Amino acid sequence: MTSSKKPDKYYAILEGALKVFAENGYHKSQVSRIAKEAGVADGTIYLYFKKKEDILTSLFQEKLGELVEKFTQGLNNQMTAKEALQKVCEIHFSELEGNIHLAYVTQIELRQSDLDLRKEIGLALKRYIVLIENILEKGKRDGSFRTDFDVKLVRLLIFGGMDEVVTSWLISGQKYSLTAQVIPTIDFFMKGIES
Amino acid sequence: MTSSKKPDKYYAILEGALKVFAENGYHKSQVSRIAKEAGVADGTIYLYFKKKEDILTSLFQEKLGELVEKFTQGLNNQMTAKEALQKVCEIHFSELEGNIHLAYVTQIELRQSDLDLRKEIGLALKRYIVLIENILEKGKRDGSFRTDFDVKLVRLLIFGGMDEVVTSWLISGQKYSLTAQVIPTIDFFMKGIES
Amino acid sequence: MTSSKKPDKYYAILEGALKVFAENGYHKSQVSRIAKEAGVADGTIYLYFKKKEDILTSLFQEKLGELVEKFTQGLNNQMTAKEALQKVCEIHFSELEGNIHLAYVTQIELRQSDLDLRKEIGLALKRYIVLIENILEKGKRDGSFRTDFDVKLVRLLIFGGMDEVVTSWLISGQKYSLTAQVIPTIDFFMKGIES
Amino acid sequence: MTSSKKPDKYYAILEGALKVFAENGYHKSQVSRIAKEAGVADGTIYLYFKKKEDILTSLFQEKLGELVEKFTQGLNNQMTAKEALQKVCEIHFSELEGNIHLAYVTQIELRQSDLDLRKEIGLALKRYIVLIENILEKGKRDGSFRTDFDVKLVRLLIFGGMDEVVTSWLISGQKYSLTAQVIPTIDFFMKGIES
DNA sequence: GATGAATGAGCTTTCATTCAT
DNA sequence: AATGAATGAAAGCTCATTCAT
Repeated sequence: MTSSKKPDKYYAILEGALKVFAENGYHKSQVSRIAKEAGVADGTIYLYFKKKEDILTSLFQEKLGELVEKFTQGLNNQMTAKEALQKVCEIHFSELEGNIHLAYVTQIELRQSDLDLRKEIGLALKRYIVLIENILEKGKRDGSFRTDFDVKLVRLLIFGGMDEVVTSWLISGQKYSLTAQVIPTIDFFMKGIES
Repeated sequence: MTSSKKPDKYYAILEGALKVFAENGYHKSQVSRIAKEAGVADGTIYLYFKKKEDILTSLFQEKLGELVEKFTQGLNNQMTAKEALQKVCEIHFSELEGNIHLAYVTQIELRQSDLDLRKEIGLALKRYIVLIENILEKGKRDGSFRTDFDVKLVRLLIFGGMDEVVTSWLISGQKYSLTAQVIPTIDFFMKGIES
Repeated sequence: MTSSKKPDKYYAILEGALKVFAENGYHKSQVSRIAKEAGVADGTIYLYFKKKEDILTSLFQEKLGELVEKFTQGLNNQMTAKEALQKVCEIHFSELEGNIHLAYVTQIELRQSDLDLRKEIGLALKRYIVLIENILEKGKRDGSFRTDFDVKLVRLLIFGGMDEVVTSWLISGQKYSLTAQVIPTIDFFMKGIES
Repeated sequence: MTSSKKPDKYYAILEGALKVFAENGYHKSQVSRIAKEAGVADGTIYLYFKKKEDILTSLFQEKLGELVEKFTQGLNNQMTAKEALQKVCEIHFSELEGNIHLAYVTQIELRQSDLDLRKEIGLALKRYIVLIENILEKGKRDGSFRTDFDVKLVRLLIFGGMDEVVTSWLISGQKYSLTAQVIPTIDFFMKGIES
């Protein structure tokens, strides 16, 4: 049972792009390099993607889709809001730690885009953001979270914090365990730093 | 008594670049456009900068230097750690809110760089990061902050959170006040979300 | 049955380059001029040649190859050494007299190159030089030539002499017949000037 | 008693150019490099030379003038024609062997010029060529040389032969003694190769 | 659908030359 | 006369995209 509606070459190109982008960065990656990596002709790329930039955005949307699916699978209603938040952070960190190419692309290459692309990315991230919002609101409702914070602001602070931790780990050369940061990160989100 | 050692044209080019980068993004900005904006000949750029990328990094370092100076001026030892942290957030948000070109360049264009450049940027950011670290450590010492959190992790979470808030505000089209987010942001950093 | 392994465009570009180089000189010939002359796009040049200089060296090697083939066809073992030498001079002079573009490129443009390129050219000339050496050695063996001269020196003196005669004829504006110089030239090589 | 009518800087620039041209070749030598080598400002060059090419031709003419003077000094009427020819070859080889920078410029860089410049060089070489012609004619008159050769052709063959020997020695990396070639060279010119 | 040769617009960078001081 | 900062034209080369096969 396969759920993929797109032809194999579509995914082959995306996987090639993932590798090439991760190695060279978006702007330094030639379409012909991606084609070679994917085992197709240069022209074939343009049967599946309108322009080079489309490869980048499609890559992101596919990968994000996979991630969101993993988040959805990883969460369930029995969990407390805190547990859910921790699960989200766990998946976020471990998925990127386990797929270094993907980490490069999401943390570095995907930022190499102009404002329009950034907006599109923001749109694609929406589902993930909403997921965090839902957790925050659930926590508010069941009394495990404070009720006097702005959900939209805090979801940015939480996402931004995690994002920075991943980027910093990546740039440092992955010298330490990223997943080991899950517990202290959630601890900060829950209690802050005030004594 | 002027502290600027560099010739006027150096700064003219940087200002031109700031505007052009903000409008078009780094990769879509031609050197000749920057030259025209700065009121110099194309070749003149190369008397002051080795290559195009150098304009971007120099721009960043100059602007960051100005910011750090503003942080330094804005802080004093009478402040509590919390007040200092709030001041940092205030300056961070208000400076970028007050200089939309700079905001574009720092939040969008500067990310358009490969890993090596990102490392260089990380290095330049060090002074700002250290400033946040110092505040955290001061808070730990004087008892106003908890002592059981990792300074290096929390500084990333704080910086990343603020950074994401700025980027989100920018991408949204600056539809709301960025400085209005200072108090709730600091509130989150201090108390977290746990009830 | 065609012996040419290279695509037509390869030769079209070389012929275009031959014309453009002869008219303007190597350094004053733009790649785009050559492309137009060859009836291809600028970029096509770079599918067949790595860089501009490669066009010059390839041109030289192709043309020299043709020349050497003509030398080989023109010579046979029945000839005396003197007849062979005369034949070489005849072909050398007549080929260049009959192809003024080629003459310009070999005598003028090809010298417009730095030491490294000159070495490469020297290497390519090797086959021609060897051919002269073989004639000299044959003459020594069969007794028609003296045996007390240095083959390697004399081949330089002979080649240099012919080369200078061609260049001089070219610079003078081809006001006289180059092939008419064959007999007196060979006469000098054979007998010298001593009475 | 100084015979130089030109200011010191004129010669300083020429000496700088000699060094820089020899090291990098004409086309790869920047005017600013020559200025620095000569210890003058870039603009100063243009007080003494109209354009870059003028430096090359002036250099050649000055140096050739010195050479011709040396030839004139080295020759005297007591010499036989053969002795004179040998002296010319001796000076030609030894001067270039003793001044490697000059050798590079005359044998390699000076050839890097278009047809117009080549004509000008030919004109400047005239005095040297005439000198060889005079020797040939003297030999014809006094009976030491044959009378049935064309002076204009033979002077080319002699000059071209010597020139090629020098270039070959230079390109080979000066691995052997150039002056050691004087005797066998003259021997070839006098007797040819016929047994 | 697939190919890959061909295209040609586009841009950074160099450097000979100028000219205000 | 001397300077050297400034100029800006010029061109080699790349590479995303097309299209005939």
